[in-house]
Amino acid sequence: MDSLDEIDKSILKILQRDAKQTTKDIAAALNLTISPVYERIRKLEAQGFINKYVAILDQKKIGRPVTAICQVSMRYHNEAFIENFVNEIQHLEEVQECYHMAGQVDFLLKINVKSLEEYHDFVRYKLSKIDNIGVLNSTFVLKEVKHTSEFFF
Amino acid sequence: MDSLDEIDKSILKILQRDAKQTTKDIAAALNLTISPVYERIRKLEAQGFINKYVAILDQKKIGRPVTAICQVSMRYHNEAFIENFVNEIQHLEEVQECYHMAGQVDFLLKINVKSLEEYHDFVRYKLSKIDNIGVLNSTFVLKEVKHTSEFFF
DNA sequence: GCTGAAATGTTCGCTTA
DNA sequence: TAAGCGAACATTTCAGC
Repeated sequence: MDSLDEIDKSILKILQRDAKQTTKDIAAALNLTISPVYERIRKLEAQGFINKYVAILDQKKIGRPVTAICQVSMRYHNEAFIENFVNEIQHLEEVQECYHMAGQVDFLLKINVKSLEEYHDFVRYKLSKIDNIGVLNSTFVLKEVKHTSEFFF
Repeated sequence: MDSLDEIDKSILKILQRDAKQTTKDIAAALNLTISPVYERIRKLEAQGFINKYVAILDQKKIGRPVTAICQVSMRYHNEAFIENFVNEIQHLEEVQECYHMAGQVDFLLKINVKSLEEYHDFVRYKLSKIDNIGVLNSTFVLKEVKHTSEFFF
């Protein structure tokens, strides 16, 4: 009930590459009829293997070409400050990814903005306003070499 | 022909949150009929604003709980080595993201695997086999605080 | 940008192995 | 328990206004 067989894996492989494949298409690819594929997909959704379906936009076309990586260290490492930081980050729409890390740096953030100026404003008026931030180190992406949301099977 | 009005932006906002919203749903949300919404979506796809539609899977449920950040510096910075590295990375399915960075570190990679042992194997038998790698520094994600593919408007 | 109708896809109860 | 069939319903797609 909670583990995936080869057919489930094949379905997930297809859907994480292209969610617009119809049940019919997938059934054809797997030599099955529509019903079992339909039921498996519903099950994978219900059990939480599939979280959601999204449209992936083109960063450059929509005018947000600047990506920065920002490494943040906290001044004091107590629970309340950490929780506060985590909360604040959720509301900052410029932040696409944020990870609590092992090692010297506490958090690694991936930030997407229109321009370097906007990044400056983001750091100055939003990020550095969060309480208890110690060191804050920004580097910029020159080129996105690879970016996928696919997991391999 | 290449710029977005407010309606386009609203459509993109909806679709990057939930690609399963039907044309009908979106039309209702925007107080429009189906046709204009339908035509705009097709146009946004054709013009490349929307790259693709994908299913987002649950990292933990599918048994791939370990995420590592690996920072790579090249030994020599000539074009051929860089291009080789970029090429090799495309084929490594454990690598979800790879950025060519400004600054001391040349590349930042996000890697997703089943276990620390698998990460070890990845570094030893795949990553460090690539020619001309100098420094290689790994840190691990303790907690994914935020991860979205949405761009804000 | 709207209307409406044909084509396509989804959903689900029932049947079969 | 998992797969298949088929009918009812929903959505997509597109020509014509």
